Amino acid sequence: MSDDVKNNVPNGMKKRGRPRAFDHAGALAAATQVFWEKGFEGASLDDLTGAMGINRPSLYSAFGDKRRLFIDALNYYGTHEGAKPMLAFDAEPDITKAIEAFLSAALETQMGSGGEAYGCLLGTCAPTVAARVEGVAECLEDLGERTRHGLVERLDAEKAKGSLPPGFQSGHGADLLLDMMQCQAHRVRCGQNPDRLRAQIPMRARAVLGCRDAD
Amino acid sequence: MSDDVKNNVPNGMKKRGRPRAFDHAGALAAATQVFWEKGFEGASLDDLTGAMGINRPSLYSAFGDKRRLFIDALNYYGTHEGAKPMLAFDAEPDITKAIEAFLSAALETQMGSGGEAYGCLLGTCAPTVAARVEGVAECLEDLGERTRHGLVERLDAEKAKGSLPPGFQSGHGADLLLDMMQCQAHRVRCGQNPDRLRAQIPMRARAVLGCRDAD
DNA sequence: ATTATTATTTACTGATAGGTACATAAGTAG
DNA sequence: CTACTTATGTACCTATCAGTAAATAATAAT
Repeated sequence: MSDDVKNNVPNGMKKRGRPRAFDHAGALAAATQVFWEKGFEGASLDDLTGAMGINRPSLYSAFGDKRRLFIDALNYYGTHEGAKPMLAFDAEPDITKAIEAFLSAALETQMGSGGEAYGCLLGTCAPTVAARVEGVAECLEDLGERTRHGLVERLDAEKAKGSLPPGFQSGHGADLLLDMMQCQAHRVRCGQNPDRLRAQIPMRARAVLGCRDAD
Repeated sequence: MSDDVKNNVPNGMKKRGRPRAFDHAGALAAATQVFWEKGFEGASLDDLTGAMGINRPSLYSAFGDKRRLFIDALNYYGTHEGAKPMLAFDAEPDITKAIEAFLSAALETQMGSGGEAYGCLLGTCAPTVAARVEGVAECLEDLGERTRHGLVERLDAEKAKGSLPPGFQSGHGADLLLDMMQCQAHRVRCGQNPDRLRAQIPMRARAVLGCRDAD
């Protein structure tokens, strides 16, 4: 048996064959960016391979095909950029501020790191093809439900704590908050000035907190 | 120069040349439906001409090209299906019921006439290409602003009438209502059960009515 | 060193995309 | 009638689409 020391894998099974020359996660991040900007049909294989820095056969062997790469990109987005609002929400102990932080973080993400203003991959690009590209609707449902669950849990806990009224409807509040995030993305992608959105966040947070039983 | 007799027809103006063999508005309606279902890039010329019942040269001579046809379709949608929520809003004298009627009419439209559930052409398909297809962003801005203006006017009138509190912020309320319509479209297109959306309408109407100054 | 396995590169495939040339048909104008 | 104008149908254009075959390169196993 040959010396495994040079591969830093003493006993384990080192992969056979030629090693991959590109970073899988990095390539996926680049593809996600392209889909975010151009949508599923608008992103060509040349756009994708160009941004990912790989050739077509590498893309196909690593990701399957365009459809599966798109699904991977949705999940990648959902666990990176798309997860930031939830992180901001969890980090804020005051529920009102948490909701505002959720919307603020969403807006920052939607504006991109350099003013690109692509909105939300999950909110705009994916739904356009949800009914025609297999797996997209399920993926959206899954990612949305996950965030919703986190919101509902927190809202219920606040209710138990007494910082929200007993008649507060956590499910409706969570839905409304998710919708408000989605709407920001829509407006941002349509070119609306983010300052206007930013200014409305406190009022919208109050609208979410007003989700209680009718009297 | 020849006299006006050339273009002056005794009994009504008749166009010269072979008359058009298809209905312009009907063809545009068919194209709108295709774009609504498939988006801009997802709708091929074959899809479009097939649904419109015409050949390519007829499409190009009547509508210019795919891009201009898409813009025409956005405006057509905005003044037909897309105008229904506003009509329902205007027809209802009670402001609370008007807001609920607005959202209900939007939901019906988004569900299509036969359960297609394409959401909203303006809310989902158009924004995907807003930054890349010339004229789309302007068209969206224009159509949105028109609806918003109608909402704000009514809300201001209600405020003057006393059926809304003096601190009510009509602009924010209108924005929130438009956003809620857009969110319904998003959820519908993603395959969500419309009954759940229908059930939330009263609560959301109350959220809109709660857009007043903070205390 | 030889073999097996996997990744990369180049070049290519058939299909389809959006758009158009051209001949013909159908009307008006004189 | 002939001339002119506009629309239609067929057939075609070039560019690009998503996807792949085949040769080569780089690693591990023997």
